[in-house]
Parts: sequence; structure tokens; C-alpha cells
Amino acid sequence: MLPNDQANRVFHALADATRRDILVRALEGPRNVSALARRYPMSVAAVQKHVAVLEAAGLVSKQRRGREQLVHPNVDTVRGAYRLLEQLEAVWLGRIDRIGELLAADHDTGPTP
Amino acid sequence: MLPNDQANRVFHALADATRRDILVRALEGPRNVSALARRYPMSVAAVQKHVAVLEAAGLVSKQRRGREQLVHPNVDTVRGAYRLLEQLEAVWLGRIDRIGELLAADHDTGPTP
DNA sequence: CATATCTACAACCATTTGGTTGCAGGAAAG
DNA sequence: CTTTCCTGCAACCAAATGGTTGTAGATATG
Repeated sequence: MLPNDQANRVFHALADATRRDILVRALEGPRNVSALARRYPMSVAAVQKHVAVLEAAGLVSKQRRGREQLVHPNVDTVRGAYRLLEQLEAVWLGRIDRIGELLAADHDTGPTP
Repeated sequence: MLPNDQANRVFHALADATRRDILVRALEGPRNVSALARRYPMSVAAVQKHVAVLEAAGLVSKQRRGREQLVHPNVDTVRGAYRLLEQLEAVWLGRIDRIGELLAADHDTGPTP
């Protein structure tokens, strides 16, 4: 499971529309940084920083090819975030179950009339 | 689907271990702010701010009961984030599919030897 | 070689974040 | 009524965020 501080980095990285889009583009196929930068109304350096945030979170890796740096996705990390949210929902469903048990128990022992 | 700026708020809210824990406690059962605050090494006001961030993201709502304010979860918003990550994975799987198609096409037409 | 392209990194700046303390109001308990 | 508890809000502060510009190195291209 994602350790707590990586979870912090992953969700922080996802909390920005530009970074989410960069991730989508990388998922579609490897892109270099300046090609990515052409899609957004900001400097190349700003996009470099966004990629660095995604990389620190383990959501993408960079791979040199000649003078360019290809950004490609780490799907496993996306799944890690996915699983964390799944666990949150499991807590919720567990609570529902416990309520169900209580109701069943109530029904079994029945409130003395 | 979550609008872009709500997605920003949701992932930002999840990018903090204290806030994720608050969400878990709320999922276990409604808690008031000062009961939550006792669990963390910080002031009540700090926890109030964390709850406000979760509330702005739509992850929890507050409901007054007498002098206390019960924090209870909005599971639908958790599922919204869930779905967004699902979509990311779908992009990835779509790419895999396209690669599969290409390979199949390569196999069909075959590279002329 | 000369020039253009892709990247890295530093310095700088405004804004946001995440904490603090202090104060005031409403509800519960003595 | 007085006191205690829970909450809301404002002011303040250090650190992080998200952008900029500028400089420099390495690789392609003419």
C-alpha cells in the first residue's frame, strides 16, 4: 500500500488540472517536456516543475533519448491511489455492515416490550 | 463527473494525512470537531481548518446538534475521485488496446520481407 | 563550424497553506 | 446565574506552491 507520505505526494500531484492533463498525455504515449509545454499557457520551466512534482510522486518517470527526455507513466502508482480510495469506501461499507449487524442483533434479541 | 476545479479541491483535501484520517473517522461514524481535535497534535482551530477544507471539497458536511457540529462523510464525492482515477487507467488500457490493434494489423498485413 | 532545440537549474516574487493565539457567542451543566 | 465546553473567526507568521526570467550544457541540424 502507498506509505503515508507518498500518498500525500500522489494526491498533491493530482490536485492540479495541468498535472492531471500531463499525466493523461503521458498515458496516451510518451511525450517530451517541451512538446507537453506547447499545450499549456505557461513557460517550459513551469511545465518542468509540474513534471518534477509528478515524478516525485512516482506517477511518471523520465527516460533520456538523445537530447529529449521522454515522460512515461507509472500506472501502478495510479492504482495505489485508487486502492486507497477503495479502502475509504471499505470503511464506509464496514460501518454499514456494523449497522446491519446491530439491526440484526436488535431483531434477534428484540427490545423487550 | 467531478468538474475540474472540484477535482482540484478533492485531491488537495486528500493530500494531507490528518485530513485523510479525519475522513476515515467520519466514515466510521459522525464526530464533532473537538473530539476529532483530541486525536491530533494540533489546536482545535487547526482541525477546524482541515474540516473546512474537506467541506469545501464536498467530502464531508457538517450538521449542528446542540452546541456541537457533527462531521459526516459524503461518500459520493469519494466515488467521484475514484471514477477519475478509473478514467486515467482507462486511457492507459485504451493505449494498450491500440498497441494490440497495431500488432494485429502488423500481423495481418505483415511487414513486407 | 554555427545555429537552433531540449533540458536543467537558480533566483526571484506573489499567493496559498498550515499552523498559532486570542476573543466572542451559544449551549449545557453546576 | 456562573462556569464550562464547543464552535467560529480574525490576525499573524513561516514555509511551500506556482509562476516568471535568465543562464548554461548537451544534442541535432544547416
